[in-house]
Amino acid sequence: MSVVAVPVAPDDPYASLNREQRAAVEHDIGAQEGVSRPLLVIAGAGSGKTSTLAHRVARLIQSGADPQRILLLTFSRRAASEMTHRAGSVLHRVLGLRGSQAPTSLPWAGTFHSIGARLLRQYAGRIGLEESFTIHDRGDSEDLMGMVRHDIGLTQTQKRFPLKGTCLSIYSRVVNSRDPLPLVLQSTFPWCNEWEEELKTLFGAYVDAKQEQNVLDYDDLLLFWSEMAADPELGVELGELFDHVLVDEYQDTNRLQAAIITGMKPDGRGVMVVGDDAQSIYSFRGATVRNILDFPKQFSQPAQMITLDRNYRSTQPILDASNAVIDAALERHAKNLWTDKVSTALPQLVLIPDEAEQARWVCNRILEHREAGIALTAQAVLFRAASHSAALELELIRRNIPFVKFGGLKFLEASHIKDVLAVLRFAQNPSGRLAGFRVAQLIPGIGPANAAKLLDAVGEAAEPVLAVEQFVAPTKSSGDWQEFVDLFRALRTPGLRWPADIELVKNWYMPHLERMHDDAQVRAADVEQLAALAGGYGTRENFLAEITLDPPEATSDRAGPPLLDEDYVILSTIHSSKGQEWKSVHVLNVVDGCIPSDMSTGNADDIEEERRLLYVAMTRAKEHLHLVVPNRFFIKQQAQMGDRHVYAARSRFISPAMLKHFEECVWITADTQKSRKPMPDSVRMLVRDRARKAWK
DNA sequence: CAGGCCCGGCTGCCA
DNA sequence: GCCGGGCCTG
Repeated sequence: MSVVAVPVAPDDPYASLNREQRAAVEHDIGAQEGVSRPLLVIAGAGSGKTSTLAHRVARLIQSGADPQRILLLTFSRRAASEMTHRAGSVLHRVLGLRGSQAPTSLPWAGTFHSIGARLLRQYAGRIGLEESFTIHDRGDSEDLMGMVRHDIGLTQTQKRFPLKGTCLSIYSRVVNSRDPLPLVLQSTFPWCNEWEEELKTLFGAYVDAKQEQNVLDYDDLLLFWSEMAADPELGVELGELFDHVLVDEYQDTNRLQAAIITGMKPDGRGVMVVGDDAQSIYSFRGATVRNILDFPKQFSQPAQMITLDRNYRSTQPILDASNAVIDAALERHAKNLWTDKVSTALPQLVLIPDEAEQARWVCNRILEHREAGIALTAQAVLFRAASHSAALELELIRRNIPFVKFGGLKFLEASHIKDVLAVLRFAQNPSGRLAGFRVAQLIPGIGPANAAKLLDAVGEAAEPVLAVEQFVAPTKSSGDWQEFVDLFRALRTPGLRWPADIELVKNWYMPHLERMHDDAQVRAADVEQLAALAGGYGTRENFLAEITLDPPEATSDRAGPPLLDEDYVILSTIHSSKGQEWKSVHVLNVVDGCIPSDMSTGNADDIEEERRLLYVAMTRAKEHLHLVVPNRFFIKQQAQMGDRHVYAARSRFISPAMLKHFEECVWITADTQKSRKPMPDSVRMLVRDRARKAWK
């Protein structure tokens, strides 16, 4: 391996790095045989983590590493592409390339799941998988679990058996944590303890069903990969594909993911992981901070450790408040963020009567910031659960303020999207019963019984098209059936060029859509959008995998995606805000019951995670941070009691001792429910009289 | 056997 | 508010 000697350019792209960042970037560069020791980088919020990783990648390539042999595992595809882009621009500067030259591509940058899917496809033949396997999303997996649960008679039990969603959560937890079922039940699902035997049977049958049907669920992508990595022969082979393995957001990986890394690189050579234990917010998915804590002694040689604690994002008052919140955590790496960005403005803690007022207050504030020169895209509103923004969305629409919402999106859950994807999946993999079952029942006159017959016939046949053609459908569905047969034959014809498939499916599906739904027009627009998206993928197989692993993540208000040059506010769940930053950040519903969520107050670990969630939300802010505390908080659709509201208290994570870090604001209004006129512009501190005047 | 209707239970974050 | 199961009709 040759080391390219590069003269330091006048605009040294590494000059902007601080000492610690530089140490991480230069770690074991030029080491013997070009292999470096394992490295753990603890990177606090806003400490330039992405930049450091990108510079590291660039530095590796600059010193001779082959970009094809760098594995870069990120949390989202968005993060992967940003990293690729930034590494590319550093390289351009280092190597003095022209802007017109092709950017460096990192073919192995992506999420664990998408890289897993690619590797499994590549190795399918060697591990007993059919290469045409399709991937089940969460909803599909639940449905299959439900079918299996029904088939083995667990719906007929005397006492209520856990729902399909709960069953899948338990199964997923067992797989991802690598803990035995009894332990998972005891620690996380104690109310299901009595069903241990039945669950074991169910999970066995579920795994059988997946294998028979040639489908994988999300967990399988990691599970099969880790099994490959654990195999003495395959593991070595996999490990030798890559000289460098870099993992971002390591605090949010689970045991299975850690096993993949150690399986591929048992001696830790070339492995670098980056994370922050204070930002671990995915334990509900089996992520464990232990991965970070145990990393240093995971390999045959001890890992180096570097801490980045200089914050480049936020002002000191915002950091002070954030540090105070996380300081109260029970257990964490001692690390206090610091910055030289001074400011006298304290973060605001805003007391508000109710959620409707909260929505108006936030809108006022957003417009004020915009007047002060902060673009809407530099402002975000964050919340614990996707539904918490409902009132705000209405208010934004009422005032013509464009927005884009991240997180909580149910694109893949809309029945018409599921229908279209099911047709494509069934064509891709006719053994997948779930897709076939759904598709068959779209045809009028075909219900569960006939659909099952069809699938049995397809399953036994050597040639699926033949089986479909020979199937005798009920007389009343003959016309519709024939149309489907033609479609299926066309979709299975080898010469078909993607995305021609989706056009065929669309034309076939539209009449059915109109027959089934009153709001067919709205749904048709979604189908059109899906079809438009399809062109961006090379093959049907690729499209199906990618759309399942990385569905469109943002929605705007009905009208479709906003134009690129348009200004819009960001609405996001706190989870989806990870890694992002904005000049101004509003956090909604900073009340007990929301943060922490009243579903998470069961045990101490859950509450600690909620605390980190608030910390993550607060550290997204660069200049302005507003925590909004509505006094009355609606809880909708409560069982038994119907809608009701509770008088909520300020989140327990903002203790009285921390109040000194905030500017407390009180927003009092009278008769707010009766008036719908616009709010006054300045809302810093209003008394009753002034508020009343504003309505007239 | 298909499909419409009613009732009852549940209801977060996500690849 | 949505899904699933049970019941009824064509």
